[in-house]
Amino acid sequence: MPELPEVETVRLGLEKLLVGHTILVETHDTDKGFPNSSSDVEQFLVGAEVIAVRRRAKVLLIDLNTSYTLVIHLKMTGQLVYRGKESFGAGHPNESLIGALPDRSTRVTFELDRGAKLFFNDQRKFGWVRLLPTIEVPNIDFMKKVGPEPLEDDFTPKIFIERIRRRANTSIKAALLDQTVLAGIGNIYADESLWGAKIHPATHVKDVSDAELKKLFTEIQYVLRLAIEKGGSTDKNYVNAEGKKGSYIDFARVFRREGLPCPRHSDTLIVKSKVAGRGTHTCPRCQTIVKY
DNA sequence: CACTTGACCTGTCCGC
DNA sequence: TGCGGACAGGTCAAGT
Repeated sequence: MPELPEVETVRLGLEKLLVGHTILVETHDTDKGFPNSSSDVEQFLVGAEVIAVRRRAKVLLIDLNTSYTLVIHLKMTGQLVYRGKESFGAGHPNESLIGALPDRSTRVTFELDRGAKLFFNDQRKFGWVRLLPTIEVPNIDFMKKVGPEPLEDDFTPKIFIERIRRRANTSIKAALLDQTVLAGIGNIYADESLWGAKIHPATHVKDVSDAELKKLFTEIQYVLRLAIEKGGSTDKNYVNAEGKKGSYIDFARVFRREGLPCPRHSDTLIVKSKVAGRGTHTCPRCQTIVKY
């Protein structure tokens, strides 16, 4: 659920809300979600000021003025929600949308100056928070092997095609989900971009032409940019830094639209199947498996 | 090495 | 109504 557009939406919100705040207290329910030693927390987190909020792939990076960084992965059901005086005000237009926090999914609470708080919620407990020296962030295993950012200027169709061809004998969907090929695509945007490029997700990479991959590159960028513009996709859990849902799902062409008409063919219904071990949505008319 | 599957978790939904 | 099982899907470890 949190894929690149969702994490980027959280980042944009936290950049506005969190930078300049000082972290006063940190509490967490178990060490699983936040396994750092308490001495590190006391020394490099408590009293630290947030100076920047970055993103790499689906990972959030909250930089502190102690040269340490909070590294956060939301996985499937993670949320990072900020609550300040501006969030609570009586009569606030979004007051009714904002549930009371902490709730039973809250794993980590950061108490900030000016009466604000930051909550890390995670229903399924797959997500995690780590405190690392900023300079070591690029050296963690995930960062060393993760592929290029799909929306950066230096990511070109040529680079995309070269990298994805390394996965010649797997399905194109499995290759898109492989974070070492490119960063940030998950189940929603894999299905959406493959529909856009009219490629069936089960097609082996070796059976997809360069022209089709080039089209897929364009569709990936289009879908990711549109999703960021819409504040991401909320299927169930995802909310942004203010606790609000994203609206991309209202614009989705295939994802979670099984039984509904394909936007290209009003007489053909979207079907759901399983590809690369994931629920997969396709139009049986415009997406067919072709072998050369 | 390339590739696939299972584990990690909890809440929800579906069929009996 | 209650209950068991399938399902949701990001990443890593273990398996083929």
